Amino acid sequence: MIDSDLSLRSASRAFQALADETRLKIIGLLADGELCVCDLAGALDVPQPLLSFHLKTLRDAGLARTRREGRWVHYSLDGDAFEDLKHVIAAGIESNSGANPCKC
Amino acid sequence: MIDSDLSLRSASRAFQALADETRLKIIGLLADGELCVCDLAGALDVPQPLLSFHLKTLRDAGLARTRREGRWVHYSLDGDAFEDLKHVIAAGIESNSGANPCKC
DNA sequence: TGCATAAATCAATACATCTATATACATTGA
DNA sequence: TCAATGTATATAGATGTATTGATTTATGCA
Repeated sequence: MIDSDLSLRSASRAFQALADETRLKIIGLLADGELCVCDLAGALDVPQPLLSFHLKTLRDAGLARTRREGRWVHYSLDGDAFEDLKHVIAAGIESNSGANPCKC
Repeated sequence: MIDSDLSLRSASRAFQALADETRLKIIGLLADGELCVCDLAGALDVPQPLLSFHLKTLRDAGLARTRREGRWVHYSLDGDAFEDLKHVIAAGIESNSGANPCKC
C-alpha cells in the first residue's frame, strides 16, 4: 500500500526517472558499483551533455548520488530510494486476484 | 542486471506508466483486488474519461488487465509485469557501493 | 599563468504527455 | 427499438521532456 501524498509524489518522480532506456542502462552499469561520468560516457555512446542531463535527472529523483574526486565526478545508486520503490512494486506482485463486490 | 533491449523498452514503458500520482493511486486500489471502473471513479475523484485514459495507459504498459462483465469492466493488476520490474529495482538496492577503478 | 580535460549549464527545437470537453460505443432493461 | 447507464475514444491547448550544439565552470598540470 502507498502511504502518504509525499511518498506518492517522490515515487512518481522516481518512476519518471526510470522511464527512459538510457537511464535504465545507466542504472545497470551503476549496479556493479560507482562509476565516473567519463566511464559512463565511454560505455553508453551518448553525447556528454546529454549524459549529464540524464545523470542530473537520476540525481534529482533521488536515485543517484555524486562524489567528486579531483576533476572526476563519480555516480552511484542510492539503495534507500530503490527500497522505497520496491514497496510499490511489491503491492502489484502480491495483488489479490480475487474480485471485490462491485458497488455500482 | 537488465538483459535485452526488448525488456529495456518494456520496462521503460512500464515505469512511464507508474510515473503519475493518479496511476499510483490506482495501483494501490487494485492491489487489494480487481475493481470495476465505477468503483475506481468513486474512490479517486477524477473525471471518468480521464480515469479511462489512465487505465488505458496502465493496460498498454502491460501492468493491468481487463475483464468485461455485463456493462462493467473490471481492472486488475498483472503480477508478472511487476515481477519483471522488481529485477530492475533489485539491481538498485543490491548495488555495489564500492568504487570501480576509473578508466579515464 | 596558460592550457587541457572533465563535467555541467544554457538556448533552441522537436516531440510526448496531461487534462478537459465533447462525443461515440456497448450493454441492459423497458 | 428506445432510453439509461457504464466505459472508451477523439481532439485540442497547455505543459513537460529529450536532444543537440555551443558555452561555461572546475580541476590538474606544465
